[in-house]
Amino acid sequence: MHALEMIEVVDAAALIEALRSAGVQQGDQLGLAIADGIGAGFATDTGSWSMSTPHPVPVAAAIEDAFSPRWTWWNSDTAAVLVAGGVRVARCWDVSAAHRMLFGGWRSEPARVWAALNGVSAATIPVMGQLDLLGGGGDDGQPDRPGRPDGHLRPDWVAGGWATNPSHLAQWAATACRAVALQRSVIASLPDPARVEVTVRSESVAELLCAELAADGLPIDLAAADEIIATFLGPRPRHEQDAIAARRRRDDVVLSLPGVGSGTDLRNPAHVRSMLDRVGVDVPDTRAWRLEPFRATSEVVDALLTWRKAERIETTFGFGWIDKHVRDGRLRGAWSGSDGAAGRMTAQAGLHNMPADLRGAVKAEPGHVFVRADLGQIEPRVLAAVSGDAQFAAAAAEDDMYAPVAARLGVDRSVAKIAVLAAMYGQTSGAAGQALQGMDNSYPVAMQYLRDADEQGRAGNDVFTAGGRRIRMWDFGDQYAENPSTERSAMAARGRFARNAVVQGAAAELFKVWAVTVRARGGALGARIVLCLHDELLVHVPSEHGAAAARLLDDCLQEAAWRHFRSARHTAAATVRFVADITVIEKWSDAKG
DNA sequence: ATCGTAGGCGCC
DNA sequence: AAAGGGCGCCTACGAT
Repeated sequence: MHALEMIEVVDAAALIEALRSAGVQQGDQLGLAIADGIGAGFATDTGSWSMSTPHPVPVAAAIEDAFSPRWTWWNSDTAAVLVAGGVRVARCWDVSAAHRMLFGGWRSEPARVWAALNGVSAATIPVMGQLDLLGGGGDDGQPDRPGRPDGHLRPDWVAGGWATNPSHLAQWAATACRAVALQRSVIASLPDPARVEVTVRSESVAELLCAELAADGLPIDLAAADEIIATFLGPRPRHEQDAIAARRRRDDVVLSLPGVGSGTDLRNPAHVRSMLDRVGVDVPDTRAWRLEPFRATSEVVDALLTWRKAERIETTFGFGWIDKHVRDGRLRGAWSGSDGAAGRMTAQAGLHNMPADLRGAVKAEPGHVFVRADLGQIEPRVLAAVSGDAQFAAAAAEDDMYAPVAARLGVDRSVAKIAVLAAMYGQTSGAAGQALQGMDNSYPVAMQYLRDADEQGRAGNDVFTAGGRRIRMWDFGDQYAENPSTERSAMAARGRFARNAVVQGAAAELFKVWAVTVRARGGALGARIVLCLHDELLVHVPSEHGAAAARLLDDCLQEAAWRHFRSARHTAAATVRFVADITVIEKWSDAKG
């Protein structure tokens, strides 16, 4: 083991300086350890050091692990501070991310985490300024200790008291380490602890990746962006008056059509609906998919849908969007490692819902290329793996999984695809209904896996992804619960949600293992992930390493699949084939061809 | 003024 | 008989 230097205070600037002066490079493996749960010590192969300064961040100590020592912290705020300072550590245990996995839901601040680990209700978490005026025996512990006898953290510590002096910092760090120990004991009580712990680790590093994505941003060619936007809105307006005039011109195209009426507010769905009624188009709502059939026969509908498209660009993905989120040629937004539902990554600033039309503006910087890789048919393959359905897993041997499914069901490929998706989404109507019977006969194990999740969801019970994420059901479907007559709808909604979540969530887990593997292995090539899109990675890499990075992405996928599914209960899971479409490109829009 | 909801639409 | 999952972000609107 490495040399160990005890420290009392850890702060970002000093940490970064210390890491640099110790010769640590970005991506280096940092060997870390904790001594006696008090204070934090760390070292690298190149030397050890200590530090002390007044500006703290919630860096906890590190846990000792013979195979993979890693940083430990309460949440990714710490990672963000380190990344901002140019330091990227290899591994971490993110207490917040682990909490969301083990307990479900989205909220995971220290007070909530600590309460859960101590078996006390989050509803009783004390708040700042709450005084026990009635003298009812409120024992809030000792001011110089973060924990209270009742299992809660002291609110003054949570609100910033942890950072007031070196002793508090050390205790706060030690408390994070204690939280990890408690989380690991929770994990140890689960059916497959090794599996869950591995997932917690990849989910933790995914948070680290999120901090890096937020800092790095997505390369954007500003001129190209303006050009594309202009095809919808006209040239970039010079002033506010310009913008207003352009907007009026767009509105007038629709408003001047016969029967529309200049008083119609195109941005008010109720107005639009009655206007459509006047021109002979009777629809329950004005969604695009509902209006599309009328497009060929109604000039008004056609103009309205064209207007809607431009309006979407104007309001959400237009010049204002570029101006707000692009700096130094990079589009930046906040990232979250897992949503509150099934655990997919989320991103703000439009990074996850940028219209396909604008992808031509996503352009590699000079001397660089993108390597884009998207997983093929990830959800059915994951279903095969997590359910252990040998027949379904065998279908995954093909590049196109739907072909053998179609052959087995005796239906067209398009019907087979609909049937598979319908089973995973909980849809049983229409054309899918027929083929679903065939699915039940041909792939009973996979279908039973989905049915089990559905039944648990209907009953209001939590379900779990293969990696061990708890999917909370109790706060889902409330919108129906008020009315007893819609309880059936609520149950059905929970069933569909649960059915989909066990697949979508497991896919998200595999995706993140893949992503963090690419992150770990890509450093030597100068490869940086710049976008994660549920089943797609966009990697920015020096041009001369494009081909090598493409190979790396596939290698990492195979490694990720092996890591994630090797300990599965069913041997079938380990044999499921995962495929990625990988291309080296200069613009994101070059991808599909 | 600020907030939450609904309708709507973008992506997977 | 019918029953499609997730997210972010925009506008209008009603409630506070």
